[in-house]
Amino acid sequence: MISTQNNDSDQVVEHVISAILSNRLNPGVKLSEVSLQDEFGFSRNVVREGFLKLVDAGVLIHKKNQGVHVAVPTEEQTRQIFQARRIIENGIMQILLDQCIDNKLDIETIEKLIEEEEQLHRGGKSTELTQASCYFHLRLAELCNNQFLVDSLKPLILLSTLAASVYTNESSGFCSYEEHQNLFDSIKSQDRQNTIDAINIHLDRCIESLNFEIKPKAKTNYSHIFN
Amino acid sequence: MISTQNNDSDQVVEHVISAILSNRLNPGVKLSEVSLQDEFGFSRNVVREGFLKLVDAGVLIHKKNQGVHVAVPTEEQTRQIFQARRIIENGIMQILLDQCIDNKLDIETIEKLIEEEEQLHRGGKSTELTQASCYFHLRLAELCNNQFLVDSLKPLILLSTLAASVYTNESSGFCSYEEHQNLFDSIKSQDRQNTIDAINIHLDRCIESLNFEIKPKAKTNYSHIFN
DNA sequence: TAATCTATAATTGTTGACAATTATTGTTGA
DNA sequence: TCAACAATAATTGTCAACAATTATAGATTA
Repeated sequence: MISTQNNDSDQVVEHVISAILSNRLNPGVKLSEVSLQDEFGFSRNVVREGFLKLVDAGVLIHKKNQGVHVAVPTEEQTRQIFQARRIIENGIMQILLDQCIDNKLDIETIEKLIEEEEQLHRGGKSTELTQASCYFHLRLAELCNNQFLVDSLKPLILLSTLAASVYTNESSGFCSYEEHQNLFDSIKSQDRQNTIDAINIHLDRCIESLNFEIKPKAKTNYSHIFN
Repeated sequence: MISTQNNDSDQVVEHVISAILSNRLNPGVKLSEVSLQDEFGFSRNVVREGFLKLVDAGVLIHKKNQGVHVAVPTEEQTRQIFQARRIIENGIMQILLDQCIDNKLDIETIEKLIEEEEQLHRGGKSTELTQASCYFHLRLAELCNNQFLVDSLKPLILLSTLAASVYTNESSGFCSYEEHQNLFDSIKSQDRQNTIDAINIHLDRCIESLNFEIKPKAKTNYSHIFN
């Protein structure tokens, strides 16, 4: 479970997550305890605790005496990630459809998200668009009012972003807002088969857009990514 | 990073998980750091780290200055847990079916699990049967060769066990081995609709067997549950 | 120049002490 | 007997110091 802001260490978690989603923090980059300590004024213990949570979620990788690195998903892992996403997000679509049929779907929220993506796309802001795309998927999960679904999906979304960062030359086309629009239209028209097809095609396109021939770059240290 | 001996804190995690699955550790029970430290000889840090992981998974609940307690799922949480399980385990069934069709399903493993459950049932060993039932669901997830699915399902299974412990008078009938047998038969006969029906009926029966009128008991301290 | 080795610096891992908070026990008084 | 309060004990939270390990930079040699 990655979220919640009860603790200082959760702030560390949120900072790292935000940095990953916005492509400021790339796969393989090493995070040292001291650097985050200095940038935010957290104590080392707090930073360690935050790291542990992210390691638990698979977003960071820990090696003994070598600290933590941002995960670099392998091809196999990426396929597993998208297999799991397909399962969970299919379920999410069913729930949203049920909500729509019962007139309980928060349509406005989704419309806003898509509009936001559209503007970012038109403005050519590709990194912000990537972040918004991921957020779209997470937000749909949150609309289900099921914490466990969100908790299951969140690490998968983060790892998808990392995979995209590794296996694309331009991440702009990774997760298209037009397909989000299609998905939303299918939900609104309450067509179950169409909706399921839409999410599956969307996820298939995401993974098909990846080029696994690209080899992960050497690991680098980060320098003042936050702030 | 947080512990060189990641193994040690994972041992703490495993001990707690095993204690929950076998009904030695009940919902609401407080776990103190010192007690586990004494029983296993782990350092306090290691125990804290293990607790943190379990808190992250939602299995333990942490309150500031009051340590950790075993989670007591509410009715609402329990419904969310089973909604999430339905989604994930439906997906697992699809994967196992595909494996079966491709002649890649490890049928022997599943047969052994069911046989084991049958013996425990005949022997009247209800707590062991509960543990075996949960293990059955987890084992099916593992057969999918997808770590992310296992990671998503595992906390849900643990929380299901806790919910059963709270909302039943006798936990024996919670998760029946006959339905596991039915499920397995459906998979083997490669009947997709039957299989999906079987898992959904099974999960529905699980939650229907719960009596949410039962109010959680007062929280107690534990005393030498492990060992 | 490139490679190897060595000394130094930096980072992580571990422990224990102490502060802050909560829980427990014992006492008093009506 | 019971409730309220005070003193004590137990538990958790935090931090800093030190040990262990790894990374870096410099020197040496071919």
